[in-house]
Amino acid sequence: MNKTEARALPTAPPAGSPALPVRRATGDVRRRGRPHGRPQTKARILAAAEPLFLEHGYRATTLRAVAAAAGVDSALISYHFGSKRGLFGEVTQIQCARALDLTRAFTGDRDGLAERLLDLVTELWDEAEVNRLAVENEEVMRVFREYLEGEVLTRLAEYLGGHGATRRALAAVTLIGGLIFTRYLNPLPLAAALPSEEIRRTLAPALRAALAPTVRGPRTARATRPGV
Amino acid sequence: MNKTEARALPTAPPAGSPALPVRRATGDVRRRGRPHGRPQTKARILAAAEPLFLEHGYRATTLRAVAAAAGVDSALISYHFGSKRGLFGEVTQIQCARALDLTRAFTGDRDGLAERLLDLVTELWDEAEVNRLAVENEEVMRVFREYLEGEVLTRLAEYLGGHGATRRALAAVTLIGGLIFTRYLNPLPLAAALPSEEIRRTLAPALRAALAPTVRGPRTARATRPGV
DNA sequence: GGTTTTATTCATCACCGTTGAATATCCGTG
DNA sequence: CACGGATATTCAACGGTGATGAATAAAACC
Repeated sequence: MNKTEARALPTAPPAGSPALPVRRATGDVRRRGRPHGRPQTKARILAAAEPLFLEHGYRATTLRAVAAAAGVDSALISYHFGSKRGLFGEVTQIQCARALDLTRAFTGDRDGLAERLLDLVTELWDEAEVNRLAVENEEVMRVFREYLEGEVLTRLAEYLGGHGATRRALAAVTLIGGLIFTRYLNPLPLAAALPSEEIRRTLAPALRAALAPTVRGPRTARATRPGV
Repeated sequence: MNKTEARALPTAPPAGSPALPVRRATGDVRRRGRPHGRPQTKARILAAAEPLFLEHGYRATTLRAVAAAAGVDSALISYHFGSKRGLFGEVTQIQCARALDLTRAFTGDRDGLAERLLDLVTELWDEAEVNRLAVENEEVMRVFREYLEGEVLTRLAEYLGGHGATRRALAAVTLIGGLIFTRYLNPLPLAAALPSEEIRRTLAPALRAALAPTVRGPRTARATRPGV
């Protein structure tokens, strides 16, 4: 696909003196061995990797391209992060921490919970950049899974309480997961184009119903008791 | 990871006479050039590729392994399918056609639609095998996206009709997409463990609310007019 | 029967992620 | 201060990947 764009390593002139040190564009000569001072290489690699992963995705981002962007040898990535997965893991851990905190929605009255949840999710994910790189990598999927189950579902069930709290939380997580999936991870044009107020209007009834206490008896009326 | 399992190509003895034809385990000698009869090679490749993709996923399935399983040269895959993507595309097209037909849910009365949809989705996906290979490949994600938007959403909006039909269909698609996502594509343990009757019980209220006509005026009653 | 088209094998390509060896600096201990 | 690991870096290579072009043989066509 876009191979030509990400290609930046001419693999060095094969002939000539073999052990001649590479002269970078900046003019400094990279020698073997530990360099002087504290070059903060690990951070530089992370900073170089992040936009590349976001732009081209996991697969199409090569370690050699990251190394070139960071101005270091590609072997340093394996040295510092163990593997390409390891590097990606650290990058996405940064990314995810930014966008996965729903605590704000859990403070407030029970009645506005549905709207608060929807608004917060759209707000956080609209400006998060996890979107691109998420679907293709199973590490991200694992993080997201544990987030949905461990963070959202559990805390929601606690917040709700009462009869069938876990079931109601699961219904809500299904809807919220569906929102994130169809709007960010694998965006349907129609869902991605809607402004967040429209999202709230569209999904609030369903989310309210998901959160509402389930009827116990065989055929009770549809009254929603606010307490439990 | 499981490299040792899928490795089956000793890359041939490098020495010896160079153009000596390879002798297969079956005893037949593969010569160059077009073979006799109609070996149905394309179908054999597809049949060999399907279980490998399902077992090991897209990434870990190598063209050489598929070729070895099919008993042909690996270059034949590029010849017949263009690329690895092309092969994967044909395999998943078969897979998807099996599990993505919701017509059955759209025949019947409007009242039981929610339950019919939920039951059909769980029934189809429980026995479908798209699960494994789905998340990691963007081709599958594209198919799934077009399916959700083009097939489910459009037909649902037609079926519903009336005011805000598209909006209600979008809410339903969000929930159904969330179900497929959290139960099959990236299964949460809790959602995947539930039997389908529980799924119906859990999600039916939310899906009903999503499908229900939205109120027009500032504070109309919650009466559901069946026609429009 | 001769020509073109199609199907196959083989050798090879560029590139990928990873690893081992060589090397140079840092840092703690004497 | 001397010195000896520990650490950080470059370089060269390895095995494996998907793809491609040349050689070749059967089929299909006229």
